[in-house]
Amino acid sequence: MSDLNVELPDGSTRAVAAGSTALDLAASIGPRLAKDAVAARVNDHLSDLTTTLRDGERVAIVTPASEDGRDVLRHSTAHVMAQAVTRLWPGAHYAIGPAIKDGFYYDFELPDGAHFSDDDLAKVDAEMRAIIAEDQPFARSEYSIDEALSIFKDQPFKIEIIEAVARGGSAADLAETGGDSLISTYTNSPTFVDLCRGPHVPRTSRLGHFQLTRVAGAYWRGDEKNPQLQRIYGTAWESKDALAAHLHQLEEAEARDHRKLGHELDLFSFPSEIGPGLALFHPRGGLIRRILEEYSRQRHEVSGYEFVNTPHISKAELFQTSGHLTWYAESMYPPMVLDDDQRYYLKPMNCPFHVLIYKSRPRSYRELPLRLFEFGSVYRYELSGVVQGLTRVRGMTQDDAHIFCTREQMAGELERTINFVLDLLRDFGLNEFYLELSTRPLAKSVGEDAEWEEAEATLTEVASKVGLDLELDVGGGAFYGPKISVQARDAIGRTHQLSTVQLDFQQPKNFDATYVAPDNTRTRPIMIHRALFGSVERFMAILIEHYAGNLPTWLCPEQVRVLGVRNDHDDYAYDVAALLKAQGVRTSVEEATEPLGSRIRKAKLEKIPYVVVVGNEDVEQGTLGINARGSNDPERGVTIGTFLERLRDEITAHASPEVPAWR
RNA sequence: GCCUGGGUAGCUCAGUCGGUAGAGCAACGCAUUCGUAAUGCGUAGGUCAGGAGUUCGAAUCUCCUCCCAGGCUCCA
Repeated sequence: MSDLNVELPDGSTRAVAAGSTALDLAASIGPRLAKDAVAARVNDHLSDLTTTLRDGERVAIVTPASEDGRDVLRHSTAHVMAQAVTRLWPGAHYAIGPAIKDGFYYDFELPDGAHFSDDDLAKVDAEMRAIIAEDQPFARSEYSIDEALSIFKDQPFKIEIIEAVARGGSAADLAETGGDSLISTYTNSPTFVDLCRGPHVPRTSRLGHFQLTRVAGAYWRGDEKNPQLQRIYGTAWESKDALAAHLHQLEEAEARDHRKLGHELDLFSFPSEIGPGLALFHPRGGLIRRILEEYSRQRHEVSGYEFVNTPHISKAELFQTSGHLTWYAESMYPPMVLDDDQRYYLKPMNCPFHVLIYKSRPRSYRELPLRLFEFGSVYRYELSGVVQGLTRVRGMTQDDAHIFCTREQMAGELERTINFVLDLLRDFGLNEFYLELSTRPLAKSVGEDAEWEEAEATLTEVASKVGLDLELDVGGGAFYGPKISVQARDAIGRTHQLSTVQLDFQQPKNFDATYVAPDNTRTRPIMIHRALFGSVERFMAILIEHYAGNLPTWLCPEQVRVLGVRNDHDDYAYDVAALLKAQGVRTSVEEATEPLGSRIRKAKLEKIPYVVVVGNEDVEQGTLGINARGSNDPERGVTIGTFLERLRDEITAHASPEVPAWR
C-alpha cells in the first residue's frame, strides 16, 4: 500500500497510508488527539473527520477548544436542537441554524402558527439531551438537486434554499448546502436529516455543554417583508468550565448594565409618562454629565473650535434643503403643523443649522478651517422596539461639530480630528481602539461616484496614518458621505462604536455654501461632521458599564463621604468636609444616627471612591481613617494634607482609587 | 413596527381555585452613640400600569392601550 504525505500546521510532513481519513491521521499522531478531534481543516477548508486525505494536502486536526472547534460544536448542537423540535412538534418546518458568536440559533415554523414560549426551552433542552444520549451519528451524504428536492419535500424553507442553489444561489445559500451542484446533507437518525455544508462532530455524544438562552421572532432571510419565524438561541462550549465561564461573563455584563446601575446610583430614570427613549437626569447623573461636557468644552476650546447654539425646531424648508426629509423623514418626529400650514420639525441633527451659521455672511479662505461646536439636542423617532436605556434613545445630546475647510485642508483636518478623538477618549480611560470605514450605501445616497471615491480614499489614507487597525463596513455610510468611526473596547471586551467622523461634499452643495478663494473665485468648502462621544447619553452609558459604576474619581458625583464614629465626632467630620470642599472635592457628611458599619455599607454601595471615618484618635491628632473603594483595608492616621495631595493627584490623572482590573 | 415574556408599596419580590393586598429593604418617628459592608422597636406607605368587559364578586379570566426586557428589522 502506498503512503501519502500531508503537511501539518507546524510545517512538518507526515506519511499516512493511502485512503486514510482525517481521523486516521489524528489517531496516528496520538490517541488523545483522535478522541478530542471534532473536524479537520484541509487546505483551509473545514471538513469532517471522515474526509479522505489526498497527497500533499495541508491538514490541521480541529479540537473543540478552538474557534473552528467551537463553531463545529455549535453548529452540530443547532442540528440536535432542530431534531428535538421536530420530535416535540411533529410537522414543524426548520429553516436555518448557524453557529454564531458564543452559540447558535435555529429558526422554525411551528404547525398551526404555534409559538415557542419560555417554558418550551426546558422541554427542548430535555429532548436535546436525550438525542445526545442516543449517540446518533452525523452521516454526510451528497445528492443531486432533484434527489434533494424529494428528500425535503415537506420542508418548504429547505426547498427554497435548494431551488435558490439550483438557480446559482447566493453566497449564503451555497454555504448552507456545500456550494456546488451537489447538495450535501447530514443524517442523524431515520427521522431527521438536514441540509448542510458541514462539517459536524462525528456523533451527538460529543455535544452537551450547551444552554438554551432565549426564544425570539426573526424574519425569514432577515427581511421584514417575509414571514416571521420562531428562533431559539443557545450557547455551546467545549467543556463544562467554558460554558460556566461564559454564563459568568453574561452575569458580569448584567451586573454592569447601565440601566440597573443608573437606577441604583440614582443617576437617571425613564418615567413612562414621558415616553420611550426619553431620559431624566437626576442630580447625580446630571453632575456626571456636566463634568463630561465641561471637560469636552475645555478640550474643544484649546483645539480651535468655536461654540454655537441652535434651536430645537425648524421649518420643513431647512430639512428639505439638507435632504433629510427626502431620505429620513420616517425617522423624524412628525411635524407640528401651524395655522398657516407651516410645518415645523424637531431637529434630528444639527448640521443644517451649522451650515446656515457658516452662510450667514460671505466667508474668506482666510477663515478656514472653521470649526463650529455645539452640544446639540436632537430627536429621532426610533422604532419603539429598538430604544434601549441610554444607548438608543429618542432624545439625545450630541457633542456635534462641523468643520468647514478647503479641499487641500481636508486630509490634515481629518487626521487632526481623529487624533483629537483618540486623545479625548483616552482621558476617559478607554484605551483599546480600532477604526471602521463605512462606505457608500448604494440604495440610499447622493453625489457623484468620483466624489465618493475621493472621500473614501482620503479617509483610508488618514486612517492608515493614525496606525490603528481599519475594518471595512461596506455600505454603512451616511447618505451624504462616508465615515470613519472609532470603535472602543470596554473592560469586559465588548466593542462600542463611539466617535464618528464623516466627510460631506453634499450639504455645502445643497445649501450653496461657498468661500472666496485667494484667486477671488467662489469655491465650495468641504464639510466634516464629527461627534466624539456620539451622544452624551450613550457615552455615559458606556462609561458606566466600562467601570461597572466605579467611575474614576474626577467623574464621581460624590468623591468623599465623611463619617464620624459617634455623634460627638460629627463636628470634626464637618470640619474635614469643609476643608475638602474648599479644595473643590465633592464631599458630604453622614451624621452618626446609624451604626458606623451601616453607614459604611451604604457609602460603599454608592461606589463613593473614599469613605473617611473619624473618631477620637483622629479628633485628637487631626488625622483621618481612609477607606479607598475596592480595598478592604482601612488606612488609619492619615493626615488631611496627605489625603488631599493624593486626591488631587488622582483627580488630575483621571485615575481611580482601585487598581483597574482590566490592565 | 414585528415575535416572545413581563408590569403588585420608592426598591426586590410573594400572592393557591376568582372571595376584603403581603414580606424584606428603603422612608419616617422614638430609643441606641457604637472604629470599618445591615442596632432595636414602632409608624406610614397600594386606583395591583391604564381603560373596558365577564361575574354576586377580578391583582387573578377576556379585549384594547401604555410602558419595560430579550430578539428581528432599523440606526442620518
